[in-house]
Amino acid sequence: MRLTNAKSVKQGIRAVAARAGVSTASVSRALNNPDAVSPSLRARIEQAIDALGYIPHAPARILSSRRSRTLGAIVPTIDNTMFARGIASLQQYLSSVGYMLFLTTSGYDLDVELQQARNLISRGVDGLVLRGDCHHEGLRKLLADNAVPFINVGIYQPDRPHPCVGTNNEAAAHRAAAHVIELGHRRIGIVSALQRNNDRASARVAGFRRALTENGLELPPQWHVEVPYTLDDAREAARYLLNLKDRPTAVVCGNDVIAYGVLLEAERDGFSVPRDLSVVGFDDLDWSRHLRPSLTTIHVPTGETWQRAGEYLVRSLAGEQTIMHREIDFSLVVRESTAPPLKS
Amino acid sequence: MRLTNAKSVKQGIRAVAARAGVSTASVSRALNNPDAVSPSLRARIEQAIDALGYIPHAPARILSSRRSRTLGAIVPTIDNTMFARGIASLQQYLSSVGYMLFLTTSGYDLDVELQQARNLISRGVDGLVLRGDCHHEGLRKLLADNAVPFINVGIYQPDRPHPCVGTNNEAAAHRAAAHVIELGHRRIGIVSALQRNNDRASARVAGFRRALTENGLELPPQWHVEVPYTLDDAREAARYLLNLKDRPTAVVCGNDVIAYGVLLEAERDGFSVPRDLSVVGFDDLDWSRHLRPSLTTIHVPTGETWQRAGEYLVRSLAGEQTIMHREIDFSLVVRESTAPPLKS
DNA sequence: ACGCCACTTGAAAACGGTTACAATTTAGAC
DNA sequence: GTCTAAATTGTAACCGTTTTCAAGTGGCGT
Repeated sequence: MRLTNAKSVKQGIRAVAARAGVSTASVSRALNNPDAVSPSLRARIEQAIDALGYIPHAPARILSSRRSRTLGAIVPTIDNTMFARGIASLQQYLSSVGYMLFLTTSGYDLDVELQQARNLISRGVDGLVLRGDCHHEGLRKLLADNAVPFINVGIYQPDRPHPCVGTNNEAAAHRAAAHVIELGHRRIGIVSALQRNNDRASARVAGFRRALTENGLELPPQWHVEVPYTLDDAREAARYLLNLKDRPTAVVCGNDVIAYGVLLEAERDGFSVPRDLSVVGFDDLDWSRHLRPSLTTIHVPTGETWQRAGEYLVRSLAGEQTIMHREIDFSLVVRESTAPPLKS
Repeated sequence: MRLTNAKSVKQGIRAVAARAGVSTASVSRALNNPDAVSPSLRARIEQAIDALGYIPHAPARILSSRRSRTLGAIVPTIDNTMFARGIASLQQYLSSVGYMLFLTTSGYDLDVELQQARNLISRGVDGLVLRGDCHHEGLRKLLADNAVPFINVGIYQPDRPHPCVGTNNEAAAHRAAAHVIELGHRRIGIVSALQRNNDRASARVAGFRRALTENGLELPPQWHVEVPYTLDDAREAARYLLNLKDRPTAVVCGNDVIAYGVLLEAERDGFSVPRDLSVVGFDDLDWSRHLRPSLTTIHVPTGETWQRAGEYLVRSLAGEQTIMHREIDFSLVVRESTAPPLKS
């Protein structure tokens, strides 16, 4: 003797359908497009749903609908205030429109970035947020082959065929350098981030240099130093620069963290900022206004930038027409770390 | 006249199988358990795979295998050095063992946290990393109903039935307060984070208070103030405390950001740290050793903590037996911000 | 009354993998 | 050379949704 009752479904949309006495199609519709189902049915279904504590199974939904409502982001590291802030904004925005975010890190390595992209695509992301436009050769092909939309964030390159959103780093850096030049400085040093595989860093250096050149200023090789990512690295570079026999009266920095390093090291070596040395940063992180002296820097709306990146992808996925190249305004914030040079 | 050739599969595991002249089962095996398939077959399959540029479709895999190799994490915010660092470590570890991370934020709101958990479960995560042990009533039920393993990170509560990994906040806070007491301070103020819905903050306050009580010290109500999350909030609180007619000679802080606020405000108001005021932080963020004066604080290995949380979940998911309650050691780092009180 | 249309609803075929089970081959022991 | 066990491979059901298509229902103009 065997039990012959139909296999009773424990969970899932079928269980809901059974309990509400409708078909799975109707449940699905009630969930995805409530208006397509009559109020009475909808009520029955909703009641069944929370009687059962039903939670839809996203992977199945993705498999069947071929849309994951998920974006992937690949950043060099999260452990950096700027990226953390960007990711925070992006995540928050995506969450507000019902999307999820897969977050991965590349550690500034293009091969890893490619691998992570493969990973993300495998997970079924609808789109990808990348940092900058300096990627592995295979990445573009991968994205094209799999028809995955993406956007480069943190840069503005209207001439290139890829979507991007960000500030014009070259112009912003130019503005920063122009500021100290306007103050009267003629001896200006540069401490930049590593330019290799980092188009933002290079664009900023280019902007700095253009400002110098346009004003007929020389940049002796020893006045331009590149540093890795940490505050300690920046301090070391600053120490070198400040101990030069022939040292600059102003230093423009590739980012705020570097500027903090210069500020800290200057203080430690007994230099007074801005009396003995003017310092300009780039990014305007939180600390810049709290430090003593507070830091003159380029303000970049990081949160907005990343949110716009999310908006771009979400909109294009929804089929809306959106602008491919969006420029985000920067501004020079003059604080205490810059002043005219001492008369010598 | 109609084409009668079998429907040719464009992509997916079936395409690979067809090209390699094997069954889909073999391809799946070659992918998931290479040893279960003969070397010759494996070679043919691998060749077909990269000839086709085949990328497995994770959602389908998840649907069919009921394992997502994905963890979810819910943090109050990413936009905070400590969480950013923790998430960074967790993400990196997970990546190294082939897992992915879904990152969401709750904004310190338990309802949001619950909602995000539902979200994450819907996405099919294999486990959840939560912060602290102070959650919405419904969260535990949700996790139990859906048999989702989880771990509370950042706390150490061996008595409770839930897995956790972190430092003993009460003991660490006690150590911090004991330090200034040992230096001779009798007038000690507390600036803590908001205790509501934050068991870490409350544990730290409890530790501070126990140290005071054990040494027969009073804590006048006006010497204990709670502040939200930002540096500005902390500065405001510090300003209040420092302008009291009858003010403490030492302040113990609920975290480093708060301590920074006290430090900055003290300097602004013309107090010299540590001469006029001793300050102790908690967490030992990067800035603590760079600041002038550098900050005496409790060092907490945040990265390790989060990585261990990941390890715990990955291991239990693999069926291994692991310890439920893991304590992470803290240490007091004495720097420049604390000194004996001035003789008055 | 009738035909037509718009609106609801249901049945069943995908979606792209995994895996239990069966079938086949191979190796080893006698 | 035969028999059995082990290793390899294939067949097909299933995972939990969405979605196409067809069927049913009721309202409305004539």
